[in-house]
Amino acid sequence: MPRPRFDTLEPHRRRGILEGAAAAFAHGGLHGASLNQILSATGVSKGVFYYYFDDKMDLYGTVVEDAIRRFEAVFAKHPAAEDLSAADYWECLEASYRDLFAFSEENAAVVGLVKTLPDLTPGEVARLGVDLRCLSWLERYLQRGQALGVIRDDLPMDVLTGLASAVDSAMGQWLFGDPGPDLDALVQGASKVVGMHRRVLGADVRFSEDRAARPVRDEKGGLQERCGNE
Amino acid sequence: MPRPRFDTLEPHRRRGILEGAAAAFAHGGLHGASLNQILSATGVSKGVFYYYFDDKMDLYGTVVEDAIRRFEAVFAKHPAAEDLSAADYWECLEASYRDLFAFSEENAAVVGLVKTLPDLTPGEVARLGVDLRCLSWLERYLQRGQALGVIRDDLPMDVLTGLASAVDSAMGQWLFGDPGPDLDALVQGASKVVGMHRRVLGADVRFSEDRAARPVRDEKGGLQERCGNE
Amino acid sequence: MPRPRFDTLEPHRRRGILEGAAAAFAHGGLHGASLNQILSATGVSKGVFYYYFDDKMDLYGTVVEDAIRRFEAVFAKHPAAEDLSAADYWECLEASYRDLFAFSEENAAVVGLVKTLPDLTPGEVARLGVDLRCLSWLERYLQRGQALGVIRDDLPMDVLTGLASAVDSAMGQWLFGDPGPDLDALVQGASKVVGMHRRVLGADVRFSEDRAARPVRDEKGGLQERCGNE
Amino acid sequence: MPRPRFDTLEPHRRRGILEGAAAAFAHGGLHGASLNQILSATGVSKGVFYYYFDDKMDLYGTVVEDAIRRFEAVFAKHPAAEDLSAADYWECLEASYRDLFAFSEENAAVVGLVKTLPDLTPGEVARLGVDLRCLSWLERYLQRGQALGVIRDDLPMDVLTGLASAVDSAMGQWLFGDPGPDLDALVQGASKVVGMHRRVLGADVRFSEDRAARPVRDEKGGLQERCGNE
DNA sequence: TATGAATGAGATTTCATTCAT
DNA sequence: GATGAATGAAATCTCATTCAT
Repeated sequence: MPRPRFDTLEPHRRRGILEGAAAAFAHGGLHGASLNQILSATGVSKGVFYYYFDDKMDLYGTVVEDAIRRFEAVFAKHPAAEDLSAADYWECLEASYRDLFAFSEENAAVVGLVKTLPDLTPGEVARLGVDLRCLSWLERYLQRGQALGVIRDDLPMDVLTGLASAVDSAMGQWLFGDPGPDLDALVQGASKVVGMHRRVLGADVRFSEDRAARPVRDEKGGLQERCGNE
Repeated sequence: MPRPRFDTLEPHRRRGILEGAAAAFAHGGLHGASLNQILSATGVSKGVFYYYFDDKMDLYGTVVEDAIRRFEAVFAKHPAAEDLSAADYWECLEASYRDLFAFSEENAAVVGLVKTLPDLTPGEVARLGVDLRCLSWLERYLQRGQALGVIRDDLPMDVLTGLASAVDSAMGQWLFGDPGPDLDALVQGASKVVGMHRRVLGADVRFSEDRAARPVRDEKGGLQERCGNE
Repeated sequence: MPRPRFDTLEPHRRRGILEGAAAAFAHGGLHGASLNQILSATGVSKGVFYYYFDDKMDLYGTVVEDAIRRFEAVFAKHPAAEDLSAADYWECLEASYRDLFAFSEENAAVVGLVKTLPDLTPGEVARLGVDLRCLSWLERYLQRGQALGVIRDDLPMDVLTGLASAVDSAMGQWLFGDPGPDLDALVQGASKVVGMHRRVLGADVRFSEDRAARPVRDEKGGLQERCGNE
Repeated sequence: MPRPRFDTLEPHRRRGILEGAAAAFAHGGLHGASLNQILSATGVSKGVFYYYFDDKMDLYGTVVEDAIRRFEAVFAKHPAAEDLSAADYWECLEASYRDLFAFSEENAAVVGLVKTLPDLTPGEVARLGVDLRCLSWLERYLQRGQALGVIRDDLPMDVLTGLASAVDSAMGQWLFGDPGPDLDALVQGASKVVGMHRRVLGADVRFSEDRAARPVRDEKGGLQERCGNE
């Protein structure tokens, strides 16, 4: 969507525009950042902006596409989904998340940007011209997991990806607090997130009956009659 | 920030304003609806609006607060958190969700409104003056669950609520498709959502070792060495 | 096209807006006058403008429609086309033109505005939402003239109206010079213009053979062979 | 205001620029085409443009002047005005128009360009620096016609040329419809246009008294009293 | 000569908010 | 209490023109 000349722009400047814009869009999404704010953040003049891009939307799409490409580059270093086995499935996923978290730490703007995607209206998505099933790697992982019998297959795939994303988001807000995690925290975070994925998406989740073993600190009988809709 | 004399308004008019505004805000959030659109939708004149509200933000906060109150009213019919026991915990939660879903079906605008809350910037949230840990009932349920040993206690409470909300949202997008669910779907939906909650939040989740029992359709050895970050 | 509230605006203000805008549009048409110029000319603030009109285009259309109505009002005082006879046809047309010229003198902006209409692109005309066969009175006169045998019928009607307008325009630029004509000039101008119309549109035009009677000051023979495309 | 070194440019390139620009200006005039559109249409870079031209206006003026020269070249093949006689005056004019129409058919852009001239504001015309009494050949013809007693001399020359142009324009819109005329149409068109010129400009126009001969379909007496301004 | 990136004033439009009545 | 006309800052986008290379 951007004018072809943007691609041939001096790489340093190109990166600067993409990152400044990503940072600007990260808070408030497409409509949250005004063009003037973006231009200030990137140090680009108005005329130059419209020399390289059709539109504010065009810039947004370009920045999103770049973010997706960078996300996917993280996973290129890991085994492809079709090379996973049941035995190492969760372990490999955890390794992927470790890298993902390391990447996210260094690219907060990119992460923030991607989180603004759901705010788009369907019409805006259509005009965006970017394949937003962006994290298709996740889908491939899940499909492979289903084939291996590791991932549940009683829910549609888009529900599975939605759940995975939701869990990532909720966990991420916890893991990536203000001070930013150190390496240890990343390692543990990946472990926790994948543990959560396994709970949500795993085919082998069971509920043990050891609840009674734990002492219940507050015990009132006669309550269960009131349950349900009276 | 709170509204001055809006509470003493004739109840019917008050409701009309709140619901019209909720519907207007439901698509696009605080910034998605212009004040003029809202006023048209509610049949309120501009002067009257500024007589009752400080601000567009003030209206939004008022509408959000009302929505939260109505959500919580659904739970008032159910056992209070402190009356739950370990035995009926999940069952009662399921009953609550059934009502919640029924309410949501009839109050799409309210649901839509609440979904726009995450779009607010931190600054806007601060100006909102509403306690957005809105679903405090959920927190009370979870605290009670921890006391009963039913809910995991290895994560901070706000992570637990964040996870619960994330799961609800992901499941909701699936369950509440275009045609809208009938009663049966509501009952099954509540069951599925609570099942998911139990997976995510339950203290008694175990991973069975029966993976090997399922035939793995694609088995390649020697892969685990490539796992991790080489 | 304009918001209904414009019609109920205080007449003096309404007129002021229409005339200021007409004056602004008179030089350069729709695109020649910037909105800021118009607002300065009318003393209207930007916000108020968009309170009364959808668009710059909307204002233009409104002004044009008003101009047309005022033009047609001039002709309302004269016999309707169907009441004309062959005997008084040209005389009545001349009377109409006298009034038209008097009106034009006092409403230069309106005349200037109407002259900008042909600059519109077809797409703009479509969006204008105004019936631009505005001077339909002219068409009615011409049709009546054909029925009476006074107006030639060997050309399509739109060619006839086009010719009439073109002649009016060319004559107008002559008659309405900078000082502005007095009453006598109006009377004579109407006579001249109608004489020109009769030449162009009349059914009874003949070329006399009295040319030879006038002394030709420069006589060279043998030229007619060179005529045509050799 | 004139162009500095454009004249010494390689002829082929020169022609390309002039024709591309003429085509671009033909729709919408000076302001209808943005400089970028013109440059795309001509394949000229921005820097080169400002090397050869002072201004957008300078380009427009250059293109207009070229168009006028090409128009006049058509008439160079015909007898000069001072070689005309009363006997062949109209015939020669008709021959000229035949060529003119043939030229116009092949050079639609030039014709379109010339038609945009009246859209210029007086200030723009002043800055244009081109003698827009462009069709001076027409003036010479008319002056010669007056000397021969063929053209009326009761109107100033600029009115005569204005009338001639207006008639040409009105007739042209009729004659040059979408499919474009074939040779026959050109011949007949020239005859019609010159006939119209003779009506408008001829010194020998008379109105015959044969109106009564044609049956008047609607005869109402007593109307002439209402004529005029009561 | 030639390029095309860069500029910034100015265009149209939106919208929260104020205020006279 | 209630109305809606009025405001103007700020948003997105256009375009003639300049200038370093």
